[in-house]
Amino acid sequence: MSRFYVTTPIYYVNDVPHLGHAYTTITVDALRRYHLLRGDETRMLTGTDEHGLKIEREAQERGKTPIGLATEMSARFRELWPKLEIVPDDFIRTTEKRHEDLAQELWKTVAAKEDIYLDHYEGWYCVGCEELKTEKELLPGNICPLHQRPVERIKEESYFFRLSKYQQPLLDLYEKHPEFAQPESRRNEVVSFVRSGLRDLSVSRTSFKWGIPVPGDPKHVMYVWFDALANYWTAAQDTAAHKKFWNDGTVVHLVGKDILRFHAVYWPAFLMSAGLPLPKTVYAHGFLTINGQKMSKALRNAVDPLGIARAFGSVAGSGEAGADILRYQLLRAIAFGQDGDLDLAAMVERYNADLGKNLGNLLARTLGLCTKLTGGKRPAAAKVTDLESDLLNEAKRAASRARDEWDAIAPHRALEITWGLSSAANAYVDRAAPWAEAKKGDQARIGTILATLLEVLRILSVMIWPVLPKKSDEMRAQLGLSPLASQIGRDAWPSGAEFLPGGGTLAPGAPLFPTVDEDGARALLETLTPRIPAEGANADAAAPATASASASASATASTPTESPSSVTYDQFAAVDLRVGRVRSAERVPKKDKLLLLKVDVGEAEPRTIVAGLALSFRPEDLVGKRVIVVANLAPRDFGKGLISHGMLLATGPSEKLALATVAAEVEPGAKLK
RNA sequence: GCCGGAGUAGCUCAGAUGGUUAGAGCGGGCGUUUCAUACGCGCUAGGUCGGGGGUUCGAUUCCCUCCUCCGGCACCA
Repeated sequence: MSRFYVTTPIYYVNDVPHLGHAYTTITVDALRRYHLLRGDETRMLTGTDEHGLKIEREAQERGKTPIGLATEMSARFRELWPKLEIVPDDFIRTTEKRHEDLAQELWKTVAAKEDIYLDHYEGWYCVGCEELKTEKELLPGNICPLHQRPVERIKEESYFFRLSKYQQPLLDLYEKHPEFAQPESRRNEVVSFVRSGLRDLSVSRTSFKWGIPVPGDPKHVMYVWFDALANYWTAAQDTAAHKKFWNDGTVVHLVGKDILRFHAVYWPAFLMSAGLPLPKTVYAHGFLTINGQKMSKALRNAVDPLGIARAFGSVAGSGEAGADILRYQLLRAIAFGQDGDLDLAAMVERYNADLGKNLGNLLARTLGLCTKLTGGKRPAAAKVTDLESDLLNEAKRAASRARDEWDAIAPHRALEITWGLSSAANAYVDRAAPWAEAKKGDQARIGTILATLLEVLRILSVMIWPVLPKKSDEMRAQLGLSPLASQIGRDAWPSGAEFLPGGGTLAPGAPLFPTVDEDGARALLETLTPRIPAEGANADAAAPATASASASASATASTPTESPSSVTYDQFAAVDLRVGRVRSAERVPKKDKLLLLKVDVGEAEPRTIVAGLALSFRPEDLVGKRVIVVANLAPRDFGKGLISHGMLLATGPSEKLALATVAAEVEPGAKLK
């Protein structure tokens, strides 16, 4: 028994919740539930990250205040979680006063250690863009590519955190506590990153306002990571009881692999500086694909977690059941820590096999036997034979091994072991053959067999609770047991057989996991198959008009749209767009994406154009193609004498580009207007 | 191109600090029971453990090299 504090990252409010968010949060919730069962004092935190230039801009574009936009988006997350059976103990927003005050306090503490200092970083500033440009973004001669005017060399004032000072302490931490950064392969990356040298970290900005003011210097706001990372600590400072979680508890952060560095390097450095205890473990999980496809905004109907859950639930008897099923699939099918794929067809198969035929049917056949052979009452156990003790030993061993896997944050293994027990129980039914005993009229033997099965089912109902809470309740109701209730200090994880006295009433009900037949599976796959919305069409309107699509509509409405600021006609007319014909194309050595093209645009000599097309086209396929060329774009130097004199218009992701062209047979050089 | 990870049965993956017949689940095939959601149980997969080379008495497991795939980074005006 101990104190367990587990967190998700706080989610940035520029996006609606998708399957990736749900995956992390479901995992954290399952861990939370597991520790509740163990009798631990348990706390789960999630929330939203709401500051930053992106939100400030987006709010402006949409005619909202930053806080208005953030509040609206934050609510999406907060409201989604309970529908997936996720019950956070706290939900923090970085715009809340409790966070802002304490983040400033943390800043002051670190500053008092002289770990924060004021300096400048230099950069190229484009007045038109109102932002700093990196050298790489600029055209030769330090020209802003967007505004075609020279950028200015400016110094922006910034506070810096003395990260370099913590290089050795961090290396010592990884050495002494290898469990701090997990999985191991990721830890190695972190270690080599730190070993390669740490530079001080810029932790404030003056270029935007939407953030937490720096104490004592309000023209600065804290830059993203100082503000965001602090949430884990600020959320646990409101009461003495909560403070104990940080000061005297096991703190575990689950994060995506993309943000491990911030959590395993910057965050412990901040905490070391502030003299605060460090988390025990930062565990990075992998990325999810759906049906083998990367998640993207274009697929957002398909990656809406509630949509998937409800659609699945509806073919499996009730929409409400879907959350449990999705939770099971995500935690069972994906090796935690590795990248994974949510394959919908495989999800149906696994549902039928594991949940329906294995566990669901075990419950149904056991209760059916009780109805027939013991009058629907819970039988008392008499003398157990080797068959029973083998199974009960197996149950004890499975519970113990699954517990170890949960402790190691390996839910996929814990579930594998749990289902191994269910399989063993099915095999036991056949060996013990209570129906054969019934013919012999051996009531005591029947009682023992059925009591053994009921006990194993009870154990299973506990072991599945972290992942399948609703189904656990349902299962227990049929077994005549009350829903699980946790109690601090009482370890409810199964440790061995505890035969209940005979006589209690059993309540067989509807199948726990009704099998999905082929028609159901087909309907489900049709509903959920990712579909790229038609060009220019509203994505929601283009989604298939099915029950689940409409169920998910509320969670996918008004996604931010990109509305480019308008240009005047004169500005537009200044762009020289021409039809060109590709004369030749070849790959550029050592540049995976680039092709070197010679394009005839009606001039004496073909233009040399370097374009990022190599992921989508083979050079030979481009030769002869009619393309649209921006002919008066400033030349761009790619190094080694490679200079591009123009740009081709195209659309799509870089690995699936479509080139713009004209429908009619037009001669090279023709101008577009 | 650089840095990671991975390439094992139809599919998803596990595993061995080098050693008699390389494992699991799902799917497939055969058999079988009848309590159950036509569900369970038993048997069954003849896989060069990505290719090549090396070390060794012996490698799929160690070393080198090559290939392929997946991430990340860079290039992508």
